[in-house]
Amino acid sequence: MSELEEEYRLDYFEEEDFVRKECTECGDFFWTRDEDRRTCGEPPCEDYQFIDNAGFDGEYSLEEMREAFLSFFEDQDHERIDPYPVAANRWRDDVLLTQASIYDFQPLVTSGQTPPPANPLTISQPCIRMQDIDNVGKTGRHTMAFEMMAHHAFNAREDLEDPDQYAYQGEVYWKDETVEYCDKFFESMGADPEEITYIEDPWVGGGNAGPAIEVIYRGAELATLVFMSMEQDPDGEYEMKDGNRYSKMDTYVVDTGYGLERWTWVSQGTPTVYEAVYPEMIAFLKDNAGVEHTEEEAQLVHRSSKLAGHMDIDEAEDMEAARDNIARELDVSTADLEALLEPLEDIYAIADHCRTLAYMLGDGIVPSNVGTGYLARMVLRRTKRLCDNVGVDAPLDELVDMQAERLGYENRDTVRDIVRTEIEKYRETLEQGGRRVERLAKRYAEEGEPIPTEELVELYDSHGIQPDMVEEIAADFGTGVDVPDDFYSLVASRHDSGQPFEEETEDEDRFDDLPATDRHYYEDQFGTDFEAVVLDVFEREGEGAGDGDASEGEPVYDVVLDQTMFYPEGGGQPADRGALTTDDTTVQVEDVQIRDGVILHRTDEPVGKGDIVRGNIDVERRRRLMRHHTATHIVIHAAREVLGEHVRQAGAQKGIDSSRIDVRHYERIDRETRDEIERVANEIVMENTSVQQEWPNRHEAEEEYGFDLYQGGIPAGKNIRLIHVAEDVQACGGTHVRRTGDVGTIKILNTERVQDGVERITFAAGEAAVEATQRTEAALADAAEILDVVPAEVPETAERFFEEWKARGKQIEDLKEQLAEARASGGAAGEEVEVGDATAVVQRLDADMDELRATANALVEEGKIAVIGSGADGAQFVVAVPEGVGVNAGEVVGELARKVGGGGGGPPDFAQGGGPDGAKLDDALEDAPEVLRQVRNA
RNA sequence: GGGCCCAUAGCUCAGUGGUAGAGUGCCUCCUUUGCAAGGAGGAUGCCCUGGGUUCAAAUCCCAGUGGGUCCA
Repeated sequence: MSELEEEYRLDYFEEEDFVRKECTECGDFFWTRDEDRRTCGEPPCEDYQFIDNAGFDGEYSLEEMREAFLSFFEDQDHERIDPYPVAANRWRDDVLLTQASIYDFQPLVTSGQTPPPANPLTISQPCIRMQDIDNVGKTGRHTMAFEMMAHHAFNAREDLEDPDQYAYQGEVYWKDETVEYCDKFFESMGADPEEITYIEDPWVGGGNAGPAIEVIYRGAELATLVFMSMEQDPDGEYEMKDGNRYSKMDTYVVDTGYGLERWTWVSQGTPTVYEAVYPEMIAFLKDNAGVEHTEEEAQLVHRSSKLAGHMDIDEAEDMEAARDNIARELDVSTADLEALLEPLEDIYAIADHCRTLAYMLGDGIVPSNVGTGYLARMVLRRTKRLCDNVGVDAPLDELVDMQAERLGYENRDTVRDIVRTEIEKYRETLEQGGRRVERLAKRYAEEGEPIPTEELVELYDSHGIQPDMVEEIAADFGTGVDVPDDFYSLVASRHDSGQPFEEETEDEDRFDDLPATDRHYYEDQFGTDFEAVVLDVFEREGEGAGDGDASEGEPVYDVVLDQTMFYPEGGGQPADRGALTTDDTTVQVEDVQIRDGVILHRTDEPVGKGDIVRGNIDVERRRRLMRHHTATHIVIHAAREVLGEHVRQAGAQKGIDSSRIDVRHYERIDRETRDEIERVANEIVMENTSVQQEWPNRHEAEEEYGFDLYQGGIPAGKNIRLIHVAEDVQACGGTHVRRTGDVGTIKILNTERVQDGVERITFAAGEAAVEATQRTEAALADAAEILDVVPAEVPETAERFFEEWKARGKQIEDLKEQLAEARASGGAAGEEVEVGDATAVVQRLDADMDELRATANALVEEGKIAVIGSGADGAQFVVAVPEGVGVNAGEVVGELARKVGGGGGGPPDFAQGGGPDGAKLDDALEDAPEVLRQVRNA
């Protein structure tokens, strides 16, 4: 079946007397030293062999196993690399979490654009796989958090014409050595070589593919050896199992994965992986939740775990069937077994989830409604529910801290703080949601109906309330709910709006022949004038940027020079403006962009190809941008100092008058905190330390400063540009002032929450800060002048005025009522008419609605029908009728309002209406008695 | 990044274009030895902000602000 069969005929297998066999169960091909072996050894073809029968020469803890692996490969000339964060989006933008060690080196290293930090290397990389979340705790082997131990080698073909096009050259090692290393490592652990099988299992993923080998020992898949060597290619010579065609690449990469938890588990032979990996935490949780077992029960649990381990229950739906089978085999009822196992499953899951949270929060993920923050929130809430469910009453921040401590994080106080804040938020959500459900349940219970599915979806989608919680509360109120099986797909269907399509701006290859422009804005960040040769000019139709001199529709020109000082838009810094001058003409530069190293100066008029031009940059604009750019570094540094180390940039935009940065933080920034950030920022300005740039090797830079360098994105290349501002170091391509003092001053203008967990800080630097302060002061001064007080007294005065204004409103209301009563009892102005047995008062009163209503009410109190008209704003009527009089006020108003070109209505005893035609008001009132009589007779 | 939901008395919330409500808390009085409680009366409000539609907007529409939630 394998088209890649040849790929697996390794010299190493030959030398070591391996034989290739076909599994009698699944038909896969595998390699073994055991002539008599029939199956590939992987469940379900075979059961776990290692439970109660540990596989190595000793028991290893997680830490011991990790060390054993890394030092083994160090002895084999691999360099040990520190693990990367679990938040993979800190160095790549296509994934959220690190799910394998190779993620650390995608896409720049695997494609050969940048060199690996070492070659070959070994690493134990923490990973998180959310897709396993439902299985955690239940199957005995799934964990959401795990470490993937690995050895990697990055190779490039040796027969290339231009080997230097890749960041690494030649072959380090390939398949034979990889299998040999794996074999040797097993040997070093005291495994029996006869029992190891190597299954042929081609690998496909993410546009790449290659032969791969699964390594099975005692029924457990302990390693996967992937030989990434092909890329998707419609004309490729290999067809892989995904149905696509692939061809060989110039680079080929050894990608291995050894599950640390699995190895630890096999070394101990415990029934579940959890007991091998977190024994202390599980003991603590059991004790805390009061889970105790008799000798007999403990035996049952043990045997059940063993059986569960054997079963192929990767899918949650299989769980119930598996549970039934296990119960039958143990000769107990499924219900009894579940009652015994469920608390344990919860405890296992809690331990795993806490480790997941420790990784996520320890690596600086802030809970939020977006991205990795959302995933962290989901895990946290799930963990909290599990704790409540099983009766663990230890605070969650303590549990997470237990794992964080073990994992060696130094920001544990912040992690605990985040957990506490999140738990508090969740508590509020639940409380609010609970009340909402109670109201609903009460309403539906009264109607004797169950809560409909639609409400259930709404509760979950808009309010985060799980259906089981609704079920519980509904039961308390004596009604039910209908939870459909496809509940979550119903929720999903509310979201299936059309995917926003990516706009592919296919850039013509017209720049391909042009050399990369010489950039002089780094070597002299203050240079503003230069000479250059025009290499080419491209005309673009009708793309005049509305903000420049060229109006829309006019043609614009992209001028390419051999060298420039113009800064192209990038890293949140807008492009420079300025002019290009030849002997004949001066053209305005309205925008500057960079494409594959070629800098385009967009101008309103053309210059001649081959001309020599003088360029000069709009100095004022550039200086303001530089101040703001340096200030941005200062502000984020100050924010980290004040808010904590977890603070990270989530976006930034520099400007002329103000700039903004978005930072990840788990709380709102209040005014006091904001003032503190501003104070620290200005302290850095006043220290007036120098601002330095350097171009170190990227891996050395990462080594020294960590991934916090990449606040504003990940640059490509062997060397990266670093900017040092006081103690802050960032990879940055922008232009900066020489010393922090050159920023002048920093004024924070505003903080707002752009998303949950993301705060936007808007600030101004230098002259822009002074201007902003002056604007604020002007507004205050104007307000003070209006109130006729000094500025300091504005708040107090404003409050007093506001209070007085409210009091007067109330007083006016009172007076209107009194006035209305007086009018009604005085019987003065109105014309009284008889309508059947009742008396009606028809009156014109040019006042507002409130007064009309009050007057009408007062007349009704006297037992009279009130018809009041006002010409204060168009024509308005109020008609009120005492109880027991057969006149419908709504109809009367409708009739009257029609006469003034409008409409009206209301209940039969009190109606309002009106129309725009005020001139006809008196006519309408004159007709009122007639209208009253008609309506009465109707 | 996208979708959805919410904003009304100190608090929790009703309110279907037509006179802003309930429960609780608050104030006063009464009953009671005290506590708990009960009875009677009273005050609660820029109905988040700004536009628009309408004779009329707490209510409908748009934008903003603040909060919540689901998904990728």
